[in-house]
Amino acid sequence: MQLKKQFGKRVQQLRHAKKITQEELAEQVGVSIESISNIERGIHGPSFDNLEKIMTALGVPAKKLFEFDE
Amino acid sequence: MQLKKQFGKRVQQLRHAKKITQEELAEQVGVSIESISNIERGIHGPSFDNLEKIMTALGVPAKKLFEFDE
DNA sequence: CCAAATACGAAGTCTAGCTTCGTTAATGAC
DNA sequence: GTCATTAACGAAGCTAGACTTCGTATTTGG
Repeated sequence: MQLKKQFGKRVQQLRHAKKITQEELAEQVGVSIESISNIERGIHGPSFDNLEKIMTALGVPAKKLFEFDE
Repeated sequence: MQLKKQFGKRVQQLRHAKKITQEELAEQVGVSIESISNIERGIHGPSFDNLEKIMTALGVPAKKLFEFDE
């Protein structure tokens, strides 16, 4: 509930840091751009398999995706 | 692929540290004992909603669940 | 040895992650 | 102030995989 939103914001932060678009991230992860949009807005979280691909695409270990600065 | 196994082992570590059984964890998360068993063995990962409940049940922040040693 | 805890298979259910289509609204470059 | 790119958002349907139940090993610790 809370977690999906925090996670989404974190993905967006790291994506901006990497200076890539949602579309580019979507391609690398292998999902649609809408799915990335939904993840970043906290509509839904990624599957575990896609979580792993997001890590790889953003070039960060899993724990970095769950480090929220409040 | 890799992530689910690492995550499963981490859950087991933290569950042992809390000295609770799979059954007790299952109750608190609201899933069956087999589901916890499958998660710990890396058969499948939890949904994002259940990930949040696992955090709560184990009393750790999300990032702790993704801190794998070595 | 015994009991509790966990692993494991198979087979089926169901949720939520994901898709496509379509529209609107920011953002920013020129 | 227009144009193109990026991203937000809805709705409606599909589908993978998360989850269940049943049943039987196997492991662990007392």
